[in-house]
Amino acid sequence: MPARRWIAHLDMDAFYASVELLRYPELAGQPVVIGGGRRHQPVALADGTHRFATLAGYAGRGVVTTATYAARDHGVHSGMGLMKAALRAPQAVLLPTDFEAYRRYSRLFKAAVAEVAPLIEDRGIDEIFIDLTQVPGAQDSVGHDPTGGVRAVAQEIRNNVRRATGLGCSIGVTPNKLLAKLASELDKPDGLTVLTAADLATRIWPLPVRRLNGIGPKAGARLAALGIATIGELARCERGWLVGQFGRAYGRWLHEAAHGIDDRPLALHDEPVSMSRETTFERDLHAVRDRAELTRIFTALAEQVATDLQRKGYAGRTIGIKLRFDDFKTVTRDLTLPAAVADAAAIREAAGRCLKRVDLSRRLRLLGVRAGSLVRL
DNA sequence: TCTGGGGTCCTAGGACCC
DNA sequence: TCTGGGGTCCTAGGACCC
Repeated sequence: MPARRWIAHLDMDAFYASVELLRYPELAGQPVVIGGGRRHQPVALADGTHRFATLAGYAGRGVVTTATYAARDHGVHSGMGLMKAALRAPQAVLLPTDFEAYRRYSRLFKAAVAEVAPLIEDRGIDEIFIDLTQVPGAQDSVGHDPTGGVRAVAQEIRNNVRRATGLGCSIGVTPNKLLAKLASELDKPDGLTVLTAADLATRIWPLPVRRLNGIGPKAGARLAALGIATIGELARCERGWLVGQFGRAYGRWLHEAAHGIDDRPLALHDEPVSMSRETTFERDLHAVRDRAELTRIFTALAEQVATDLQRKGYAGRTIGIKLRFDDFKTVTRDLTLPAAVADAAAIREAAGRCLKRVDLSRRLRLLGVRAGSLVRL
């Protein structure tokens, strides 16, 4: 009898906020929002506690990176502008992001998982896919439940993560990545959901189409306009009709996804495709009137990209820039060089040539520099 | 949802080559 | 010189994800 394929998706619960709570336990249960710049550093008081900034009166262009569940109860969610979040939860504590700390905990939780199940696909700082198929015990039945063994393995992973980090996570275990990603969200936070193909109609089909990884705002709106709200409604659409509406590749994918079909293997080793740095200005800048400041920022971005490349041992043959204007229109320009480069001067020079190809009459709100077509040094 | 920063992948046209 | 077809690279934009 062939082994049943078991893929887990593990998602850390409110990751950044939870890391901050380890540092500031007095904030437990309170609405806390992570985001914005450096200016909101807590101040340590003589009695060992801290004075925190709150959202009230926030002025700037920052967005919410993460919010605790208490803050989410006020309608605050990630991606929301901090100005808007301040209107909804002015009393919420505002903390600056500390990626250094989050990366440290990220390494810790991934190592804790690897002790139980070493086949891991990295999906960023706070989530991973794990292949449980060959993990000892995963194929065992418990009583009459054929999923009992894999459930125990997933529980062991959760215990290990908590022991190593003090943090909670949610896990979905299913036959493939697409369903696992969906399943990990079904019982958040601190959830463990195991689904088989037999659960598709009852557990997956009632969900809105937007929950499928790969259906974003645009496709979601188009489906809504066609009267398709749930994954089950999508599953009832004919494949040929979806292809007619959405094109060959995406139409086929929509049909398969709605039926829970996904054969993608885990990407166990991934090479970076590009590295970039970008920044949104505190106020919009004009190419002529703010020339000196723009030049300084542009050069600094090129230097940061060069530092990132060198630190990780890569060089890029395609150098590009990204500009966002005050009307939010975004343009990119890039240039492929005869040979890959990793030094700041070469990147700055190529990026400068890209910049010459852009009409700069509007004011800018964002500038970015990118290196692509990477090669290992 | 007046909207940060770091990514990936796809599409499509034109250049260029065989 | 023309026509035809296919393949790859380059560039720009867009959708989507964390």
